[in-house]
Amino acid sequence: MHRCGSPVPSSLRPAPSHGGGVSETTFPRPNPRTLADDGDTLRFCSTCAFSQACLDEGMDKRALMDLHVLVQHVGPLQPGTHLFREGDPFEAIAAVRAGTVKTYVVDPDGREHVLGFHLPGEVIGLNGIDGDTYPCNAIAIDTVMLCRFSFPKIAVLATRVPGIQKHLFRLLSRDIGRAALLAGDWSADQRLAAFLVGLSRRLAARGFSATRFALTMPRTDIANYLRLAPETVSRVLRRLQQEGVLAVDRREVELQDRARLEALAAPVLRG
Amino acid sequence: MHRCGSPVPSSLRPAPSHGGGVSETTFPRPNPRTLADDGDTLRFCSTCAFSQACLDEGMDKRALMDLHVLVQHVGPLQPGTHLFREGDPFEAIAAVRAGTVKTYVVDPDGREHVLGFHLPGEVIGLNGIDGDTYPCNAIAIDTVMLCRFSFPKIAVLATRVPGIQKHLFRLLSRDIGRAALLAGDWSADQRLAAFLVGLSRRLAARGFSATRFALTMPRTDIANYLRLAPETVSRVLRRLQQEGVLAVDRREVELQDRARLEALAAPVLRG
DNA sequence: CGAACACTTGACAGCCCTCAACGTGAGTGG
DNA sequence: CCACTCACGTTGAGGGCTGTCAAGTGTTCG
Repeated sequence: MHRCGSPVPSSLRPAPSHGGGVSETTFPRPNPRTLADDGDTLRFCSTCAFSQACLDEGMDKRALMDLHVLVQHVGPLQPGTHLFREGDPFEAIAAVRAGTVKTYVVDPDGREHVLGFHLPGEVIGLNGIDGDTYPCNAIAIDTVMLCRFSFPKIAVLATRVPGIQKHLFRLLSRDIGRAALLAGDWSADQRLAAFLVGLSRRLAARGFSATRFALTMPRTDIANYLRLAPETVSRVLRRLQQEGVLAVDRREVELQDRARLEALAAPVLRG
Repeated sequence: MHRCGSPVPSSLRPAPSHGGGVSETTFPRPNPRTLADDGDTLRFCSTCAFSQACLDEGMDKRALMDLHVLVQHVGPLQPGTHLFREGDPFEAIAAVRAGTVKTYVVDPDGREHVLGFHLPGEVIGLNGIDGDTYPCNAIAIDTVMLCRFSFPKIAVLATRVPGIQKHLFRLLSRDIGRAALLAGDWSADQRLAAFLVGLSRRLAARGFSATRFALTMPRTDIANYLRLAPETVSRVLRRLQQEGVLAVDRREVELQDRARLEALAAPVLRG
């Protein structure tokens, strides 16, 4: 339960703007190589968190071009790289394109509280909109690729494109519910089951196996996310394995009795 | 820790539209009497959660009129009245004008989880934006007055008035952070201290005494909000009283050693 | 006055945290 | 190739915080 942020200096803070004329610098500087790889304007980022918004709303070419110009591809970022730190000026949100991002805060006692793990297609930084600085840290757990959106700019775009506005509202609203999920007083088993089931669902929605996947984060991070001691995480995993619910080998997990896991997780995930 | 929603039938569900031609019916029908009491168009609701947005953005008369037409005054609602229930179609958000609103869910085991208490000036229903139904119940704890906003309509207005959009984004973002606050693994003392300090601050911001106020909700609700047993709430309050930190008489509270309370609450409230 | 309810108080137990030690795998340098 | 280091993970023993169960008190209201 004691875990501080990595002492990695990181390449996160302001960097001079490059060719595009952009000046946002909280996130690492966009990679010119990936900036130019968009062959197809209409499907430039099929895994993007906003692509569905575009399709849903029958977004016209002009609006899509606006969004296209707005996005900045960032990365690849090495594990341990901070995307932003608590107190950094809030300027942008970002969609994860590849890898896993961990958001966390460190309390006065030095204990780390993990707010969430963000998989490809998910958006980070939304909790920074209220206030002019990020209220938490964000760090790459493995190799991460991002789509960065200047928030002032996407907000302006949202006034012209209702589909964008609606999508932003939904993303924000969704995070409120997500934050409340694990807030309940659940048992260690329920919390761990909910974590695994949630992970499985999110991975499946992105085309990965729902029954066999790798945990990209160490046990300590899982523990700090679920408000458990790392030892408890270890013990619960062992017991679930003995009961034939799942198989664990280091960071590889296989869900064997999904029904039982779902039953455990149901109260937490609300059905 | 066992507490279900009141069996009160409530007057919440759809009602025929009245004179105004509005058809939103999830919230109780607006009271025609209070609908017409706005003598001053430019300051029709000084305690409204949106009034600051208007002032901040130098909103023009036209925009303010739009907001004025949009708002529906609801109430007074008697204690125990549901504003909406989980599963009701999402159509509107509302700002509390007077009284206290409790939002909660009931899990499969019948345990009630209180998501929050909402004081005058605060907004409820934001977590319903994602999805077409409310994900929780909302009930009046005491006599409640509301300003109701059709969400589709205020969303349209937000595209024309950037100040409204910005304000909505901030309200949503703020709720994400608020939901994460109590999610940590804090001691009963820390949680109760954070609850009292938070309440004190919010009341003070609305012109009430910061050191002496009434708890509008029963111990059970406080317990379900803080994820504690009612007995624990009782015990902690007694101990804090013995230590001279506060004085409690039924639902009346007086904060006597604010420094100590703030110190206890600091890790939870993040400074 | 009696019933219902909110709240309090006490005894006890259980879950999970803490502390400590050990095991394991990856990377490193000899 | 092997010893070493170090981070990560596992396992065991013990204890504390808080939930559960039970009973009692005080207040409100019919």
